[in-house]
Amino acid sequence: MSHHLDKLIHLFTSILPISSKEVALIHQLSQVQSLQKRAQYSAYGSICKKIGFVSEGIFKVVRTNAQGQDFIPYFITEGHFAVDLESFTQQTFSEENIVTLTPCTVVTIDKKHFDLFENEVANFSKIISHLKEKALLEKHRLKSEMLIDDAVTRYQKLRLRHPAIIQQVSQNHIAQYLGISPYTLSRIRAHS
Amino acid sequence: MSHHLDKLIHLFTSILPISSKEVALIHQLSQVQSLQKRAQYSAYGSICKKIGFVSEGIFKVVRTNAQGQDFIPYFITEGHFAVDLESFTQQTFSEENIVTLTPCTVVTIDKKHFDLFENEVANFSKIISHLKEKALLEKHRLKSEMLIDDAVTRYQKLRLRHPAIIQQVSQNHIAQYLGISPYTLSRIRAHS
DNA sequence: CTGATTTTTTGCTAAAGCGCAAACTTTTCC
DNA sequence: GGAAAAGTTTGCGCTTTAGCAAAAAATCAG
Repeated sequence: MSHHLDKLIHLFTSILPISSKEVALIHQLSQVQSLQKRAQYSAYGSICKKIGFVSEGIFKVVRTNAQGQDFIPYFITEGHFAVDLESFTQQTFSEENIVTLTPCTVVTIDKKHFDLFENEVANFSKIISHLKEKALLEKHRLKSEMLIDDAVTRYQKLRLRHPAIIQQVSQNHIAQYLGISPYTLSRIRAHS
Repeated sequence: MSHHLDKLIHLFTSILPISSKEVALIHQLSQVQSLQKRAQYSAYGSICKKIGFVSEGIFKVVRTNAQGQDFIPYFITEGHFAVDLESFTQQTFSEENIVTLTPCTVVTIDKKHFDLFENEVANFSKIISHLKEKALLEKHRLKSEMLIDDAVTRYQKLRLRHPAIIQQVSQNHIAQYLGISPYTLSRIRAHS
């Protein structure tokens, strides 16, 4: 059993227990993947048919506005899931690209297996529901902060909460996350 | 049985069925309230102990940033819930005010009764989980739009999706929602 | 109905940040 | 190790929008 799958199982069992039989099933129906830098994991325009638990590395999610400018609504770091949740759950066309920013290791589960787990793994639905609630609260907070905080404040909060992103991700990408030009971000960093 | 409670039950049963006995329990342990304009429903600094299904009217959620400026992360309209979800689920201090913008009718359920429903109403947890997932997807979309769309685009989307808000809410409030000054919003409206 | 209050509009000035260009630094890769 | 590519910094002019003030319009309340 891989160290990467262990991390995923640990995340699940930190919420509710899973039997060893169920763990074996999850192991059997998931695959550990290594991805190099700049690899596309999920594509704009496609229907998302897999979910990836990030064991190592950092991904970016990229969306393009009507004027053709790229933005990064969020980064996906270790211990989180690389997936377009809307496309995955509703099987609609994805409106975002998911791309690695560093070499990454992910535990990938196909949607058909994921759906199977909902039936075969006793606590799976509750675990997923718990994770979704956590995601909802975080998304809620980040949306509010997007409105009430200026770019400097949001940069400082990002630095406090996710130093790994500041260290490993280029300024260009962080600017795309903050919604400012890389020039402005360079000046913000110079004056703090 | 009030017409307002009917709306709430209808929302629930559109997701999964509820027995008439369970409906009676919900009826017994909830209260219909009328609120006049500018009434505070949930307060900054308190612990949220109730959730309100909005049957009529519009609420604003208000957050204040470090510089003391007020913003409106979202409006709550008919068919949605007036609640600080983070404070309600985690019983932490609320960081937002929830205030009526019009006369409102809400079906209020105390947290202790809400928690009781999770045990006593067979499908309640699944229904709430379904609603939270919907909320997550919407929050996700709105957060992305906050980043990728400029104020003009976000105003146009708000007008398309929620004409009732445009009609009934003052421009000042809409400006606080968009994150721009009321002067700029006035000029945006003039040129479209 | 009418005066008072609130909301919206508009002109003006100042500040913030964008976008371009060019220099400089760091990283990548053969 | 060194050339090429990628990323970062900085100056400068320009656009956008905030913020103030005051007028105009709409709404509210007795």
